[in-house]
Amino acid sequence: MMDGDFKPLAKEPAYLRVCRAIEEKIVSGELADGAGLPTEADLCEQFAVTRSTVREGLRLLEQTGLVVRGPGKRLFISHPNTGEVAAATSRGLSLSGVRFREVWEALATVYPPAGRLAASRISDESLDALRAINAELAERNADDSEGIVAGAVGFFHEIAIGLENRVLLALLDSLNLTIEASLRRVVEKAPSSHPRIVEAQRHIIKALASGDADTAYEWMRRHTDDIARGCEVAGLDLDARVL
Amino acid sequence: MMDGDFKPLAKEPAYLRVCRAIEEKIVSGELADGAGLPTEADLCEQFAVTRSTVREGLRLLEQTGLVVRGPGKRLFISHPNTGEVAAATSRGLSLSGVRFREVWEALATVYPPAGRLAASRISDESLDALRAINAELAERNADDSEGIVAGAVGFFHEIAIGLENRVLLALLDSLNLTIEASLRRVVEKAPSSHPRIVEAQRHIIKALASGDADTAYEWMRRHTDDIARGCEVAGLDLDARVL
DNA sequence: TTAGGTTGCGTTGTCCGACAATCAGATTAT
DNA sequence: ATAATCTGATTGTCGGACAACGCAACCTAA
Repeated sequence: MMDGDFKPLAKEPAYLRVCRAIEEKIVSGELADGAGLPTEADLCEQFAVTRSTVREGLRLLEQTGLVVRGPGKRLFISHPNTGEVAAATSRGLSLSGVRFREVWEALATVYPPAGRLAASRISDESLDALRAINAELAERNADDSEGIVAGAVGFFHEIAIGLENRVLLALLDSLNLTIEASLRRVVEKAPSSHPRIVEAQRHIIKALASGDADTAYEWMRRHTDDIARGCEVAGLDLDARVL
Repeated sequence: MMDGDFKPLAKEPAYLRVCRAIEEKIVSGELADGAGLPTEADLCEQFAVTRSTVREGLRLLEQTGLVVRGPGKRLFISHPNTGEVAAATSRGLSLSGVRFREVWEALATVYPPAGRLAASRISDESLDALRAINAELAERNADDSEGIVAGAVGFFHEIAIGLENRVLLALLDSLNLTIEASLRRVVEKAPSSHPRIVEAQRHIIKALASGDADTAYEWMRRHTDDIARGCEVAGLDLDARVL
């Protein structure tokens, strides 16, 4: 029976090695952002595998956002910006079947402290952007649920930007995208939340403008609580999947 | 000039359609968690494409964590993917060249409120896990920086689990992975932080066990502040890239 | 000369067929 | 019954082939 059994020798499939090899070059900066990837035929030659194998490896990278499909065909390197990272995160979350309760709770947990932090550093440009969002939202018709959702999420997004912290931006934005799906369901069934959202945003903006961290925290808390409560008003089961 | 220009007609590649079709069946629950995926040959037949195309689509799914490779070969459905999601997020963050300041600030912003929330719901199992981590960390030698980092990050991770909220878990875990790289640099240069970390963990555990939200919040705040301060003690430039 | 269309080439998307390695279950020998 | 073995099914990889499409250079007509 064929003795001489050595270690398993980590025989990972070739398409995985291709994926990791390219990923490694991207992470190490050897392949600059925006540069075009070699053609599939080139990669075949370099890795000494067939095109099918190279392509499977490329598909893996594609999903992570490290490479993107150009307008034409060729693949380009893309150091994922926070937006793409956030999108990947939120997609994973929604696919895992999270429930409304989890989304609202996350919102209420992280945004009030974020508001407090924002009060100490938000720029005038961000404040103007927030005011613009608020003004536009105030003009919306109560039955324009899509617009209301966009205004509410856009407000959160702009605050995340105002923190001038890419780590927090990535975390909050992935939460924002997740919220978007949930919030749509709520706003459709509870249009009455519209004026409350507008008012809360006004108070938050005012607090941020005057650098009043505690007030910003407090109104952000009311705001997030209010959104969560809208779920009950809308008659949605908090334990239902957002999907 | 060939008139009659209709809509773009969304001609997305077949391997993408395969990916989405399977993804759809997974999220809709039609393919239950833990179940085995049909064989590639079956999928070929169902989608009326060749195996190469099916395989490319499967690779896309593979990276998202929606399907995993069993010990053997066959692919299995897997819903809980917060780990994969978090890994992708943190890798994206490190690629974008975040700085120590951003990481510590994110830590100090989100974990104290997470601690407050945890005090109201953490399970006895999670508490035991936290105590085990703390005990093990206390035994570590001061020069075992790798072990200290593992203990510190593991503590945060266990608290994230204790929140019983997958959205927060995904957010906090991606932060945890990002912290890990930063913390390693700090602990190596500032071994004096070891006993302080152990002590803070003890206080946090005690507060969580007694359901004292405010104390949990306060000690978590001290803990995160302390870690951030370690950066200065270690002589690291807060504005240096973590990478 | 320049605007506009045409032509080729390179690259990607998809298909086909084939084979070795390997895992799982059925079969056989002890 | 248990262990060793065989067999079929399934995946990983290969090689080649072709159509569709983008891009760029080229050519033609005003």
